[in-house]
Amino acid sequence: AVMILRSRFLDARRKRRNFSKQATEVLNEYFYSHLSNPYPSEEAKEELAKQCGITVSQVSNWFGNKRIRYKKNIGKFQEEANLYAMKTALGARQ
Amino acid sequence: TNSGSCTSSSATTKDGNASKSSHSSAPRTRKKRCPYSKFQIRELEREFFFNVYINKEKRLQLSRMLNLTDRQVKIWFQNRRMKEKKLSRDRLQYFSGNPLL
DNA sequence: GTCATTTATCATGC
DNA sequence: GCATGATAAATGAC
Repeated sequence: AVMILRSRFLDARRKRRNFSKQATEVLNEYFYSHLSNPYPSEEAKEELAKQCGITVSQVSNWFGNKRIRYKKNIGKFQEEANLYAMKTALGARQ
Repeated sequence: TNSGSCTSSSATTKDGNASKSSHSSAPRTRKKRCPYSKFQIRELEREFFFNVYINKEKRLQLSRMLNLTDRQVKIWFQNRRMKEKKLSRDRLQYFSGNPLL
């Protein structure tokens, strides 16, 4: 029984599952609205994790990957950046 | 399964000259990350099992045996301790909201 | 020493 | 076939 749970735990760590669309939405909104300093504090990470239904570690992973991949190819994310810039602009208007 | 690229020498070109004088530059190229071999990992893990904190003597000995620098072994143990801590956190969280089906 | 991070690599999803 | 999340070396702040 314990063995089963242990192996299940190990599997759960290695198997990758994409985050939900809503979770990615929340993370991207924060990222692009803090593009000049995309480093959320520990408290902000906890809040994001709560909103997204993921762990704080997963939030850290996401921002780590996002920062490096954005920096490495800004052009590829330009459309996405504009999209979220527009989104936050519209949100702030109401 | 892995050999040929990172093993052996490699490591830095920072030796020799330097120290001071030669002004400016020194953009110190960040050392490229090179995954360790299965053998290296096994030996490091074996030592980690006995001592989470490795002393200087064993560190030098291990580094020679595995053809790694003293610094690399030190860093490996630091990262390994962090990994252990994260594993504990994840375990706790994983089995917490779990009625042990 | 810890610890957040950068970067490359690994493993998987689709 | 790349996109994406997680992990493994390496650096730097403290």
